[in-house]
Amino acid sequence: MATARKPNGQSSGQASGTSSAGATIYSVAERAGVSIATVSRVLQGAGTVSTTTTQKVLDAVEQLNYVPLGAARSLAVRHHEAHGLILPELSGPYYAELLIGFESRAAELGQSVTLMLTEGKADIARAVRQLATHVDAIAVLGSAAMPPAVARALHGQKPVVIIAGAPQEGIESVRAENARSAEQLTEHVLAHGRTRLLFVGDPDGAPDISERHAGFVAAHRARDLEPAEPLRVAFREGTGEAVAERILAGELEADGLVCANDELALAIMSHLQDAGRDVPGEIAVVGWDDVMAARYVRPGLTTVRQPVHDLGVLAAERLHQRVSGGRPLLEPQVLPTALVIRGSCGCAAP
Amino acid sequence: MATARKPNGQSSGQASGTSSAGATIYSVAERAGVSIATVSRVLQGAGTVSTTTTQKVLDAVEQLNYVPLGAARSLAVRHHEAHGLILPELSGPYYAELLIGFESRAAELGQSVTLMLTEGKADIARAVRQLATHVDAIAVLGSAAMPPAVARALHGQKPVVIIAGAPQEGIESVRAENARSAEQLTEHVLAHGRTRLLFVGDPDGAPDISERHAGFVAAHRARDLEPAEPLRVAFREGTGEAVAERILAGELEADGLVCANDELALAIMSHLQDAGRDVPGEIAVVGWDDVMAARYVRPGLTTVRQPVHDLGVLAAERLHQRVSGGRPLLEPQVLPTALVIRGSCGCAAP
DNA sequence: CTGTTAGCGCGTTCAC
DNA sequence: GTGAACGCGCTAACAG
Repeated sequence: MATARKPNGQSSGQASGTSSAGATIYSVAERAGVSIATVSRVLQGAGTVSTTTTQKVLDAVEQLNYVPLGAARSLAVRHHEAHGLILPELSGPYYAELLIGFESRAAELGQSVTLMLTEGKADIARAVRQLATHVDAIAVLGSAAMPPAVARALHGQKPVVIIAGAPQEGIESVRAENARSAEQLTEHVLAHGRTRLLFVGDPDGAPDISERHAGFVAAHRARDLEPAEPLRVAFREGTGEAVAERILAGELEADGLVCANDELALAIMSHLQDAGRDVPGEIAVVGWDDVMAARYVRPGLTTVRQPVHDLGVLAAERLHQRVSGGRPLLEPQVLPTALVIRGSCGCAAP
Repeated sequence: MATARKPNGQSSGQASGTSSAGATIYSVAERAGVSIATVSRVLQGAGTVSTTTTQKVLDAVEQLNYVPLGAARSLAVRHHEAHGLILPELSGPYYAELLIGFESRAAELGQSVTLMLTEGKADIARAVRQLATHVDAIAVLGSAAMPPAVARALHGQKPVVIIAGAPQEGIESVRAENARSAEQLTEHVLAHGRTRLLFVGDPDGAPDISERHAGFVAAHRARDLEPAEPLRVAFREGTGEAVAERILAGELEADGLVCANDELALAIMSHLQDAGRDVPGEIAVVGWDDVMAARYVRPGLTTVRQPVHDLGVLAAERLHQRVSGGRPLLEPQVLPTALVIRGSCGCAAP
């Protein structure tokens, strides 16, 4: 009855009963007195195995503390059961929330997620190729994270979905609505009687920002107002302070600031307040993202909440669909956003 | 000269020159007119291959857009070149920062990272086993994330390191210093003349909190003061409000709050302020973690900054050491923390 | 219900 | 400098 084994090594003579560093399906089979096929069956839940045999196998697994080798399984089934997620960085709640959504949905679908952060990587293209090696499909946040060349290379090899990035060729993309919300937000500030609004953020920096700026412009046009040129600044904390300084110095004139994100808005607002300026009295400030701090500062920051979590969920879902043979969606998937009115725009709210 | 091939399928007749969905090392070899051994050599940079041959291979790789199958390589080399990271959740900057440190160091070491979030998972043990299948080693944040039973099972199979969690048996652990910093922080508030301090957080909730509470107690003892019983609350936003309400109602009496983390401190502080209380005039509030909001609120939140990023780096490093055959460290690795004094403790700072 | 056997794609000795 | 052949551990037909 002893089952024959092909592979090498640790046959019977392996020390005591419990624990063996590299237990394989062969050792388990031997221990249980069955064939590897049977072991595989009970572990995969496929086929039918008698209760007694099942128990014997389970016991052997337990005793040997058997951990299947994922690589071997992946090779046999011909897919990794893993999704790759490429994020530019991980600061602030935006990326984290997206990651949470992505991971949770992926897990539900039985896929593990391999994360890669591009920030700080010397050779991103190399890292992406390395990632592609271990996963079935890849989601990238913001096109900037993945050089178009790499994207093109991957595309066709593995399913790719771009999250909140510039659409490329026939690559799928999912994103949040920006233009219309930005228009509403701007109109809201305008409706408070403000007339000299400034858009703080670089429209050329990311498609998201570009759309928000477009909304900013549209709101002005609707009132026959001429929008000022955007204040093209990057997203670092220091820049917020710098903008505030320029306003305090009278270099910049405005009675309302529409910032491309909350970090920027928060930094500017607190700096202005420290200098004795009244927000929103003298100048209204609104942001984008609804980060935690937005509801703790006073006045509360009026902003726009994005369905970031759902964006992650959607990305994971699309990837899984594609891996399962689904066709790529031609149209970008767009999720709705929501205005969050607090006090910094001039409303009575705290 | 045509090389023979073992595996199936797509031999010569495969459509046009470029792109083939599932290029393998065989197709590349065939295309380059060499053996798979040679292809492997140039791709791994091992052995010596003539310049011309190397170029032929590289060209073939390029044309076929060849992406090696990680699973096959892993199976052959017998390791995944991936580290697992288990986090309870991903809210706030703490986990994100840790993840960044872990990922960046892992990447430097040529390891990809597979992330798993326990929150929301029905069967954590199952998820952990699944993860173990695809990685060489695992880091867990907080023992709560991984049932001791699972930890024990994994331990011995794969290297495991616990981050900021209760040490277990012979499992390695890395963490930040807590007790002494908490004592200093508490003493600082005490030095402001406060005498009725309250520790907000559940010492039994996590070893980190337990140590901070120990420091809180130690600071009192050093002044021959009797510390009040800790206010055992969980870490949700709602609880902060609840605590504030109890203080406002006079149910709780205190002139200083030492909170187990910033989220809690922030929520309490803003709620108190909204109700007209003077912070720190009537009551001082300090936190732990130094989240972004801590420097934007007024008064700025006095707190303790942890070397979270470095904790992640260290964990990744230890894992790699272990995978490379290094011995486990017996002593827990402890990284230093730093007090961040702002205004909420009673200091003049903004 | 269970065992045999043939790959999955790649790294890696050995010969040449 | 290069190729042939074997094995990594597991799944999936195919027999019985």
